[in-house]
Amino acid sequence: MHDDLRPLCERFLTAAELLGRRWTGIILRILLDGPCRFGELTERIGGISERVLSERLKELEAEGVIERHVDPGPPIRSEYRLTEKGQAFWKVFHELGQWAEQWADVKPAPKPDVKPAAKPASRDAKSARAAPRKRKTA
Amino acid sequence: MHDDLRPLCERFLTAAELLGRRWTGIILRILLDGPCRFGELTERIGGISERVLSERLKELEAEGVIERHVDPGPPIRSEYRLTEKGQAFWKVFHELGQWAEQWADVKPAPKPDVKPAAKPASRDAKSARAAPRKRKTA
DNA sequence: CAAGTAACTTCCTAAAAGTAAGTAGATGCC
DNA sequence: GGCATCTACTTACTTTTAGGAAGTTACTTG
Repeated sequence: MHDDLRPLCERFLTAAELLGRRWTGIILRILLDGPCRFGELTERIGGISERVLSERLKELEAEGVIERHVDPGPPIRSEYRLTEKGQAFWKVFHELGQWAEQWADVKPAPKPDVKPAAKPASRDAKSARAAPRKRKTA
Repeated sequence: MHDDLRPLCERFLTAAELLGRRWTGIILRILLDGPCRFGELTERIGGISERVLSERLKELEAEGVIERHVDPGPPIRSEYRLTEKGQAFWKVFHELGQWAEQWADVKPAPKPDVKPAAKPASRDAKSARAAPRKRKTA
């Protein structure tokens, strides 16, 4: 099908877990546009709590993906920026952006046979799931 | 810096949220290797609970990224496979794999001035964080 | 010196994820 | 025929993680 992405190895799992934590993707995406301060990140992300932002930033720093710089110019500000390791995510986000442009949120697929009106209840949700083996064998 | 990924738009957020849920990345990555049944997924993912796997699969199905097929050949099995929308994630995972190969889990960066032995405590953790503005002005 | 700001942290509640056991249909074994 | 087994989930309950709001520290400004 597409044969150059086989290794479901530990490294990949690490990467997937990193991106699999809520907000990390958006944080990295914003930092790819350039360094950003705490408050600025809070605003630009929109919806994240300061508690969690602080947590995520510390995690990302511990993982060596971002760095924290304190600029002591009298107004004193701290800012977060990507390390080389973080910058290397660029391509991932580029491809994710491409995917998003083509597929995100628009109608499920070019050949939808289910009506794309209501997203949930893709199969009764309640009834047909626990007992899907309806076949009475004949 | 790299200028073709500006739109931090809604579509991108959708995509980031999709990948930002725990396990979705790994699930999609496995399905990129081909269709898979429930139990098989449980095993190959390793560590996910059936409750959450079931939940994730339903979410992904509702988002049109995967499809569920029930094969009623007497041993009866259901299998999950990517839709076209899901297949389109291939490039994202390819890049993520590349990143992982080069950066994941190996030493933080080519220029570490902090000893790379212990990951946590990147700055005392407790003491220096709440009061980072140490400058006595003069 | 009171008020304001930036960057966090602490506390307390709400929403996910983990654990384990249960359900439902179809066999297989004796 | 009855019981154990398998697959694919669901339900009930606990733990972890996220959210909301207010507090803290070091300054700056009026």
